[in-house]
Amino acid sequence: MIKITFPDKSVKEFESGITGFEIAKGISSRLAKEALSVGVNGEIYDLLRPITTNAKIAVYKWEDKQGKDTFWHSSAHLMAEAIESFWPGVKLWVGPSVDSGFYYDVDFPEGMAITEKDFPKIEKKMLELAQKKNQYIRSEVAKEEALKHYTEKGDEFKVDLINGLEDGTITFYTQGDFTDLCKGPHLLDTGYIKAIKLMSIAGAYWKGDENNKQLTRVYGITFPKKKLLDEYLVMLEEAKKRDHRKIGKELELFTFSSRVGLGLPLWLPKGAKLKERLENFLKKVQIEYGYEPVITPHIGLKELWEISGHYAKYGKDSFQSIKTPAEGEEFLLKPMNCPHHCEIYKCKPHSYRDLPIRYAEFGTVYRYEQSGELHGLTRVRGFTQDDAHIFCRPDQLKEEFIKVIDIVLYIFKTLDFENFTTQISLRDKEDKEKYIGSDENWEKSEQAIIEVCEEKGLKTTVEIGEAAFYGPKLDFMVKDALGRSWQLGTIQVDYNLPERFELEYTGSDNEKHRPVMIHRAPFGSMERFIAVLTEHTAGKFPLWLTSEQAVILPISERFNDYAKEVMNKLKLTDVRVTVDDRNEKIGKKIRDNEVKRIPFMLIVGEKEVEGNTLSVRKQGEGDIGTMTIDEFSNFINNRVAEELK
RNA sequence: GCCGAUAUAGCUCAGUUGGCCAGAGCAGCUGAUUUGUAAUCAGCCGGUCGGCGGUUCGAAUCCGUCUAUCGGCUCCA
Repeated sequence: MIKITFPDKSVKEFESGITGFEIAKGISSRLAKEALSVGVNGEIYDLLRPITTNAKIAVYKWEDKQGKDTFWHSSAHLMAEAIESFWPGVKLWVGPSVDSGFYYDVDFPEGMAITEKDFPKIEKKMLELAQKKNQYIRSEVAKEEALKHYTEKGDEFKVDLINGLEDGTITFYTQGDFTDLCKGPHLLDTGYIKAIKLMSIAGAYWKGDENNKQLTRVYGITFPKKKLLDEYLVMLEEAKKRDHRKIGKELELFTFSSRVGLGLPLWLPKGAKLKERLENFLKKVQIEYGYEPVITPHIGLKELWEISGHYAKYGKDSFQSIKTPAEGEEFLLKPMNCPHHCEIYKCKPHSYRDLPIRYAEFGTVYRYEQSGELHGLTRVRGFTQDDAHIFCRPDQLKEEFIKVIDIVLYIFKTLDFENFTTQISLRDKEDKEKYIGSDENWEKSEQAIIEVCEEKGLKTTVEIGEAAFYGPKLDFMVKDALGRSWQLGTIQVDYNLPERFELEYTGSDNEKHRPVMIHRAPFGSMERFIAVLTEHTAGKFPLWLTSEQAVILPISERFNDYAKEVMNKLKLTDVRVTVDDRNEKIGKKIRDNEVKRIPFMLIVGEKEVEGNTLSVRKQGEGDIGTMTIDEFSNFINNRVAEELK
């Protein structure tokens, strides 16, 4: 007998070899019907895989991430089966589930290819196969046998996979006529899969290494009900409407020009005002936190980055140097502001009493991103960092780091970013060539970040090998409308640049000491932040931030003078307002300004002129009543104050 | 940079198997209308059909190439 512990902590005894399916059935027939896989001591099992030890179990359904993973992984096998039936001779690499759906990496033989035109026939075939309710059958295979099988088949991919596995852990899964090396788990049978949509084709390097052969990656998604697929497709359409590239165009925030160059955003007046307002917001916060503004040029001598180590690492994949008439003189466009700030620090001697020193600058930097990598405002070649460098004593590091976290959290709270995640990026100790600086300093900085996050109670994930080459970092990530994750705020601890630039301060012991440096950018980049904010708000920016808070709509041209009078009065009280004095009907003006997402519309006609009032209409909601000019002005300014609290 | 798809007016899109001067709606301009809570009417303007080269009597349409965009991969100081 074995002991099974349920999620509610209750314990029951079963015969050894009982399956998740039987346990679920014992609870209710409905649960058995909905169950997709079962968690056994943290591992995910097929429903029919015997459980032979005492275990904590959890039954996973579609609603659970693990359930979806099982569902989509089985779907990947189903797709592979369909693809193999049309293109015999294809070699399969891996087919995992992803956030929404699954993919399979496939190597098509020379001269064979799949296109999106093939999707309908593959989907149809998959549905046919699904309806056969073929069972997914697990079998354990000896390593030698597995190797032999795939060597004979000439499948170098699977041979490579198996070589990386230990004997005794190798399993195959078979459904219908299709067998694949796989550790599972899988659904009971293909019949669970009711709705199928192949999404796209992409190239993907084998093992993620760009020196390797490129395989064809086919993305798809499946559902246990047709209705769920329809809903998903509607959701995708909705998400597209929030795309910052689309809204940016509609609201005239920014544009690009192929003549100016790829990835170099041009801010239009409305976007520029928004960006400026956002910068002023942070400037104000930074003053409270003791930052001091500095301004540095957009270029610097090449030597500057040779000292920092950036040139050795990124020089040849970057914008190339700017030459001057002087022999041998070379400048680089600055890819970051740190070296300039280090030089500012060095302009005079510092006492331990001066520290921490916090230099802040909205610095525009240029990085030559690969062309295929550019993406709207989220990945560009020229962007403004809300950068600052904090030079502090080692004993101040923690406190300073915490203060930076507070700034980031304050910003996220003010802008309603609730669903952010935080990631600690550490170096990969196995791959020391990628990093500069001593082990001791790395240990110190990594430890500092981990401790601080613990103290602040941040829920973090730790990624090994994701650190910057000069130090570990803490990143704040937010998802865009389509669920793609973007890094916004970043905080980095750096012992290396102070070393390289020989930064010093005089301690209380009258000896020279090396300061620690914190790089930080709460927004990350203004461009990316505005992109993500645009998608987050669907272009309905908060009142304090938006360029036009209200627009006055005269009923007819007869009321244009009154409208202008109102506008001037409101402007005196810092309300950002314009007049729509076009010769159009009121319905048309309302519609146009609704589409422009102006938060408030102020309608003025006969009644308003007589009563010296405004009819206020809220964007997306409709008429909210009559106010005097003063009342409206207070209304707006109170709301702005509330938002910025 | 790599794989795949796409490229028609400022924007969103039609354009059948190659065949008359390449179309529509919105935006813009002109005029009429003077309007009460999501589109008033009429007229006009606007395009080397992404660039270049080829096939053809004839190319937006077929082929090649370059560029850009989109979806991924790799990368992201």
